[in-house]
Amino acid sequence: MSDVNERVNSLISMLKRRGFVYPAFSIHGGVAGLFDYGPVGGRLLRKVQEQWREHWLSKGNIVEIDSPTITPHSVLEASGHVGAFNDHASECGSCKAIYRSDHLVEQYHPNPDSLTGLELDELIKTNEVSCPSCDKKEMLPSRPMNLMFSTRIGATRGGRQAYMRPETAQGMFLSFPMIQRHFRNRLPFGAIQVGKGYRNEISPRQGMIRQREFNMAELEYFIDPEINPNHEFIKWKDTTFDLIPDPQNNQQKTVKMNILDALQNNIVRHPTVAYFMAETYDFLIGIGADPNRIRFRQHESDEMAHYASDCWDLEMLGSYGWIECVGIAHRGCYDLGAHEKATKSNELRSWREYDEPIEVNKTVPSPVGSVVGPTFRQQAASVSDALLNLEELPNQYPFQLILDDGSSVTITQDMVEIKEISETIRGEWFLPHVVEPAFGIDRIIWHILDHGYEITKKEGEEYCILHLSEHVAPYDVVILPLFEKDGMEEFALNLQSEILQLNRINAYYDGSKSIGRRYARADEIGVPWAITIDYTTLEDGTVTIRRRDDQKQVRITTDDLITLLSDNSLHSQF
RNA sequence: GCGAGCAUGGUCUAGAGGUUAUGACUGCAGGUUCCCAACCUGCCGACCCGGAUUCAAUUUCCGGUGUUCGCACCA
Repeated sequence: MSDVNERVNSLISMLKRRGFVYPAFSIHGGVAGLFDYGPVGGRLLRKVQEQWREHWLSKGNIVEIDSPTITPHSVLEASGHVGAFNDHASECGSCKAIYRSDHLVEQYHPNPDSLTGLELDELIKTNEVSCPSCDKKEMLPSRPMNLMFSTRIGATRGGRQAYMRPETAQGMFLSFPMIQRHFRNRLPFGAIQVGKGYRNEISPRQGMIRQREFNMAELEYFIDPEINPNHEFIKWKDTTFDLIPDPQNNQQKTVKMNILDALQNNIVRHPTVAYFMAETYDFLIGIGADPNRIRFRQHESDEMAHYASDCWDLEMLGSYGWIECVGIAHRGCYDLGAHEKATKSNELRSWREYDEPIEVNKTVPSPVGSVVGPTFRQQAASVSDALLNLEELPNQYPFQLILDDGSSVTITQDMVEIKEISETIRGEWFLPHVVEPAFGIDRIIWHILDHGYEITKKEGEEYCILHLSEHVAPYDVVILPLFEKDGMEEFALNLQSEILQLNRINAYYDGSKSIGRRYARADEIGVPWAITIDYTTLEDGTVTIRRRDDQKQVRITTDDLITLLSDNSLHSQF
């Protein structure tokens, strides 16, 4: 077994043993792609999510929403998911290989993705498509592979077709009218949502990396495409990012670049995309990811989802290689446009006021109702409409006017009055564009665990330390009486209750077995601070603070400890 | 979905067609110990599920489920 495998096995085994993450439903045999976060992992998940929320909510123009996971068919049809998730698969009758049906007929149809199963089968048959692997011409009828979990709304017969959401994003798009009202119609603004997403993967692999139900966190940031965004990049002037630009745009290799340079060289194509790339990087570093194991990869033009004009994946390097953990996509106006089209809603647009109002003077024909009415009777309304819609007035009367239904009528001069209209146009309605950073929380958690997991030697024995960031560590401190006697136990328990009163500080007590073993247990689940109560404590009220990452100790009073803990500044003592 | 391997306490593992199923680590209780998985005593705890063969199956066979690895899939 390779070293990498040994390391992964050791880590996975620890995660199960200590209650971080483990396969769900295992006493019933388990289900591939579903996991439990346990007593320790649950807290880690929650803290990562909280850090994520804080990161974006502190920008000021971003709000959080929460929408249902059960989503009606029409929503996902409008968004394109029903089509995109209903790919068809064809199996070779001879060698059993499976291919996406639309890939097989690419050369025979301009847009095979849009075809139904029957149409695909027909194309395969008439063109005698052969199996790419065994070359025989025995493709079996295609079958749909729907990657969305299907369900029905309504307990009785019938009901309405629905799916478990494959992403949280649609909730933000559908709440756009409410979010826009909240921000009093001033772009730019954003909305976030943290929650579960569901994809019925054909074959989940690689542990937490591909799950069927997973934690996502998405941000939709709405902007006016005609206003040049004003982002501050000074913060990252000394930060170098690893970028792999689209090969059609540039060379394939990783380039190390400042984000502003990347933007100015048009490698990153939009300032808001660049801004969110940098912010995303900051977030990950903040929760303890290794900066040297993060890179951005630009989607190639043909890989890019149909709606996106620029898309970057943030990839993290871990035991499974480089894994996509965040996707930052410029989705244009695709989503809002799609829902507008499907619903005819007029609430999905924003108002853009012109710098200068435009005065428009035009000459329009105005139907004279008293003549048109009696002349055309039932047809009068459509005649009036057709007249109003005329691009140009014929300069001779009478003329033939074509109506909507195709018929034509004769218009005489007395039916039309020419009016001079002057109109002031102050602005226009438009579909905002959206930049979407979408985070795979479980993948990120896997990588901070992976990055933080260190196997070292101590006195010749294997020793494991989980270097979790203090911002996400499930426990902040552990309280250890050197021995459970002579009053040390009581002192420790009292100190623990006192610490637990502090906001957001989680402490646990461990009094069993030798002090060394208890340090080891705490190091293994990444507790940053260990507080030890010894005989000196009983004399003068001081305790020792041990720092996980280097095992250094200092002695301070419990009063100082409480102050430093609540300020989150214990580091100042080292 | 296909093919191959694997499936034993919380974790890692040994094992044979046969009566109390190994061992290590962890955990728990006690003892000892003035700060880094020490030591001593004791304890808790397992053969993935279903069917077949057999006097007897955790062990053999078949199916399912899970898992690992390849192929395919991953908007």
